[in-house]
Amino acid sequence: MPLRVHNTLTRRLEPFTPRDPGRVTFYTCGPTVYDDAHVGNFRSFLAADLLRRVIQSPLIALENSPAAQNAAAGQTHRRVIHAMNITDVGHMTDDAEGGEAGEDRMAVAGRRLQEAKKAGALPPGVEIDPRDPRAIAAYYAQRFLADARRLGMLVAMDAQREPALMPRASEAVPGMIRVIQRLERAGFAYARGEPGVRAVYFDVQRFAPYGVLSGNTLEQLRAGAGGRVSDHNQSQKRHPADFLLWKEDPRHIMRWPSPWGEGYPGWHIECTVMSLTATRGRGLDLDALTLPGGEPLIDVHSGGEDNIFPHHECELAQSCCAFNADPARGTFAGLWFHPRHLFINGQKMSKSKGNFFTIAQLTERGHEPAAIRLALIGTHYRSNADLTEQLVRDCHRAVERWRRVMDAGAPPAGARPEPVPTSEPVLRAFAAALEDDLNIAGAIGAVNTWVSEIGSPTPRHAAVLGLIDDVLGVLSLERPKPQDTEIGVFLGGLSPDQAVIAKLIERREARKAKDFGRSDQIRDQLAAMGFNIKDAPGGKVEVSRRP
RNA sequence: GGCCGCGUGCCAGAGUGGUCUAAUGGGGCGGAUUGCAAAUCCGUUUACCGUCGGUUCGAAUCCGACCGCGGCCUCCA
Repeated sequence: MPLRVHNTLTRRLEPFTPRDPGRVTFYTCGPTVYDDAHVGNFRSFLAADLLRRVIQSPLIALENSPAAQNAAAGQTHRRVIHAMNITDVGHMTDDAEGGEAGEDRMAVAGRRLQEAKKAGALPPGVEIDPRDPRAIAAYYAQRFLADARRLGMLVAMDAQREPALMPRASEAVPGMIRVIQRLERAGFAYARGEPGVRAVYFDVQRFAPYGVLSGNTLEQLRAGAGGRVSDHNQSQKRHPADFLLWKEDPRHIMRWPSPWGEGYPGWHIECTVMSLTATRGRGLDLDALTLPGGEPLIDVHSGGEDNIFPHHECELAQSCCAFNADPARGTFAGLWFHPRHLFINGQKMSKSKGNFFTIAQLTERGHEPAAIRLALIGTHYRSNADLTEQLVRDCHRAVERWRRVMDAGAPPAGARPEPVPTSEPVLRAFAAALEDDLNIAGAIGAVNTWVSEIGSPTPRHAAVLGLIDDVLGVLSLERPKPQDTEIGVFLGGLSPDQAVIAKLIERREARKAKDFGRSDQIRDQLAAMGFNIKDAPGGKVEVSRRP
């Protein structure tokens, strides 16, 4: 059965049919970089990464592109042009209708960094001018990319070769201005206000399907709009749901010249521009691009569920109006893909609760990237996954179990990966589950059943698992290197600790003397210090962090 | 109020008309191994699938009602 995925736009499971299966275009709404990303951000980015890996896997059939007959690990069956933006401009602290009020988040971030700097809380070696918004953005972007690569997000790896795949909003402003002008010329946008405080709005009433994506109607939005937007701004709009495309503000922390004065772009226009420039290549002319038949401009558009409204609704509206000969026939993206939010220990994550983790925090607690990735992709993307440390630990054990197959069956170094028929039963079961709206639990279940039936792993087993892991993306991640000392092997990124080593030596002496009471006492002491130990063959002791 | 979804064993979570006397992982229990642990391996335990009714030869799976729970619509992926 070819790949079917739930489309937010139609609220149905649909066969995924890219316009050109040899060149699938995929755009993910990426992070804002005025703070560190948290595990919830990564859950939704990793769901997109999983979909991308599924689409390009030789195991997977599409409606208009069959699976491969034979495949080897590391081979890509379809080319996916996956782009993800980095938003470094345009988000305000309040006002739902497009950044007309409130403080710029980058300014808030600057203040926070300033305080951290004063308190000496910045990581060592970090030199950053908290008054420079671009420096702040660059700082957090680089931290985001490091985590993204650690977790095997292919888009972040691609971007190392091809930076255009992860464009910065601040660098796309000229393109945004051109699209706004185009919308204005065609009568979909209008300017209001005196010079100095001008604003350009999108006219939602000119786009009849406005609301298709989120299920809203203009009537409902009119009812709900009260109280969120300043009366002054609201009164100058033609409709309360009209959203901002450009805001003139000569005093703003980040501003660009424009036909409507110096200012900054609205929230939604950046993705209209970057999704096209990043996936369509250099030859794209934003002034000339016109689609006669309403065909999608990109094959997949993803983002967290909170993006559905207003962000993607507005993006769809302005994109269709800008580029489609008949806007009402357009959908902008063929597949709108929205993973649900992540919970932490059964609780909704939110800034106000302050209950979010960063990847670094999980790593410090002794969890390795492979386990974190598996935990984050392991729940169906349209369920509210719940992240617990127990889950990450379970995932770690699964990863270790799979590694034994991979390691024991690894072909000699330098050997080419062995191609295997994709009709292999476990591969068929694995692919069939994923083809059914990314049924990851079913897919992992199939892998586990197969793994538990393997007696002694062979290179062929490893080759099969390699194909599976091209999709899951956990075994290829870097593992923390064990640090070896004469007595202890420090696992999970731990550095040898003198106090621990002293305890281990003492314990070895006690065991030599058959003083097992003392030996167990020392183990308890180490546990109290936060370390688990395990006796390994050869007299060494493996030391890991107690999670 | 609008849109969407869920209710399966101790827990998480697959299964969407017959092979379900219901995957998989965790937990529990028993055993092997270990000085003891941990890890690993072997075995084993637990579900009439929210309630009621309907369709059907046949339903966890389709339909209806009811009860319960949740998500998004607001900063936030």
